[in-house]
Amino acid sequence: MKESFNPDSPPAPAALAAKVRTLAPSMTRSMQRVAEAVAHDPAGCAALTVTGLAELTGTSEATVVRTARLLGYPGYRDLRLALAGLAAHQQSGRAPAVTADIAVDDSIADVVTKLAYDEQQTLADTAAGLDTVQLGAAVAAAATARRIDIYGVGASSLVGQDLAQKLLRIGLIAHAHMDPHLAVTNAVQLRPGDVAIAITHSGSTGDVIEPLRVAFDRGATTVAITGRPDGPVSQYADHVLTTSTARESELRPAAMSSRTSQLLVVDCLFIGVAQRTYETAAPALSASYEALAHRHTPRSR
Amino acid sequence: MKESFNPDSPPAPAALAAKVRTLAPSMTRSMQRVAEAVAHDPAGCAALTVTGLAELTGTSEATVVRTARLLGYPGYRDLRLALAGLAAHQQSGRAPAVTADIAVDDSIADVVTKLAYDEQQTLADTAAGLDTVQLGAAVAAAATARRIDIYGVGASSLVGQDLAQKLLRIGLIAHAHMDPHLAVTNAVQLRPGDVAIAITHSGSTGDVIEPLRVAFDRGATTVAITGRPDGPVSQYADHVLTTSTARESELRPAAMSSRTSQLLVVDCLFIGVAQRTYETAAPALSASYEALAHRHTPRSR
DNA sequence: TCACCCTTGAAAGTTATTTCCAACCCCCCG
DNA sequence: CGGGGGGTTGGAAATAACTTTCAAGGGTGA
Repeated sequence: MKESFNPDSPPAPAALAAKVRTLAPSMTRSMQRVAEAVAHDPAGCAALTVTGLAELTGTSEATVVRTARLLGYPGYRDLRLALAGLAAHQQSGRAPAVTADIAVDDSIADVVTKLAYDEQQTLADTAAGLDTVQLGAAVAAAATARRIDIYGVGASSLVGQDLAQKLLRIGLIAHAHMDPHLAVTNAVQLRPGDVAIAITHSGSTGDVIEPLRVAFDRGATTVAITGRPDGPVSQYADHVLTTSTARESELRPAAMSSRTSQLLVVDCLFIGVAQRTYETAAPALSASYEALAHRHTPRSR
Repeated sequence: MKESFNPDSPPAPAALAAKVRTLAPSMTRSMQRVAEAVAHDPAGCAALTVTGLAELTGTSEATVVRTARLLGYPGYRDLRLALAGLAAHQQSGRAPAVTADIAVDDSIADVVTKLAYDEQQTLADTAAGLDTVQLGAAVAAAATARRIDIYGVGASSLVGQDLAQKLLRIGLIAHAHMDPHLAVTNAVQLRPGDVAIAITHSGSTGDVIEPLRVAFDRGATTVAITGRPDGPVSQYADHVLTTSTARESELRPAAMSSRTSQLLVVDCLFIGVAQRTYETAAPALSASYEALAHRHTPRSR
């Protein structure tokens, strides 16, 4: 995906709420109202005509259609159909008990429950929203890459390190760059056949975009892992992997759920690569286990 | 039969095939053809317009609409909507063999699904197994600590860094030590009122136990986050937080699920602390957001 | 402050659905 | 065996729904 601006070609089947959250920031005010209504009450909206939904949201038919388009459907008709499916779907699924936000006065037990639930939700959203074609392409590129450079700052830096650690373990040459300057310096060394991976939730982190741009210009295969597939970072990404944008609260910064989402994507990427390099990956993995063994003191049984 | 005849008021939700069988005898030949098509392939029919379905069944639009009426819907539009719901429903009913291990020849899509499921399972397990009393005690200690030192190596090091990053953000003095030697050196500085947190999945990582032991001896409050609460690390821990030990496979090393589990625990710890230091945490959080704002390039709308 | 571009809804245009109606077919009665 | 009669059918008109176009409004940066 180089210059294309359409987030995804196939209309999503069920990951609607996730998609709404992901795309919401790139929507105009009116469209956000429509998207919100749709996400809030899929079943109710499925019962409405274009005109009805337009009136409900205080917008026009045109805006409703535009929103449907943005969500990946050819028109409102198809969105409505998907909505009906979604409604039936969630009706069958039992009522989720924990929907409330985490509050300041929640008990510890509540925090654990809600947090675990939120994270699970984030995982489900991410899995549903992940474009497996893009992922497959990224995997293929990484599996045969001469070297893999990974860029991430702040919380995303840890995700990058995690990926680098694992790729190193299966014998690939991977490096997570935390210093933006060194990242750029190193990116210059890349060439076709190499892979550069940028991790940024916002999709607009300059310190991460810059090295990716350089890598892109040098002809390396570039991958962006971002929650904003429409952000600037995608400009320089051959493959864009979208992480989910979960609702955040005051106590639960976005970094928390984006990290979960990013880790899932990164893990999928890793396993994909491990599959494709199984011959070398498997022995490398067990070798690294053995190397660590003496670092563990005997168990007190 | 008059055009306005309506067999029953509530449009059936899902029992469509049954209704078709029940009503089939009372249908005319053409209508039976339509009903049969609908019952045979709900999903396919949902994708068709009146005209399309009429052509498919070799009948006319009028007949299709009549059939929809007979089945209890106001018109074809509504039948189609119900059909879409039904299709989604039975698609989800198709139980994905998600419990199976991730295999070398799994498709990318399978990997994503299975991995997300496994992670969700890990989260549920962790939440269920977490001792909220111990967690509460750890939170209380951390919230009032003069300084917080965190020890972790390997994959756990990233979790430690994550925790340190977040605690720093809300104005606490936290440091994640990655170098075992420096960790010990620093642990010597600890005293009562300080908190030391060791993160080790195996519970027997010497490089992590050693600094914790020192901290423990110095009188600091010590916390262990481990998957083996019976391991050596617990010896020197005032509070033990247990992470779950999910099944691992050849392609999915233990590090992956233990990391998920550790992160949940660490997040719970963080939110607990944030709750207890809300007065200072909230402003500190928003301040850190603003400080980063200029690092993001403007959005491409 | 002005020019520009993005956003928006009204209205026109297109497609889908529903209604109407005449032709047809089948069955039964004469 | 032939001629009604009632039910069945599809063509076509009418309506409703959806999509596209376009010009006015509003915000933003120079």
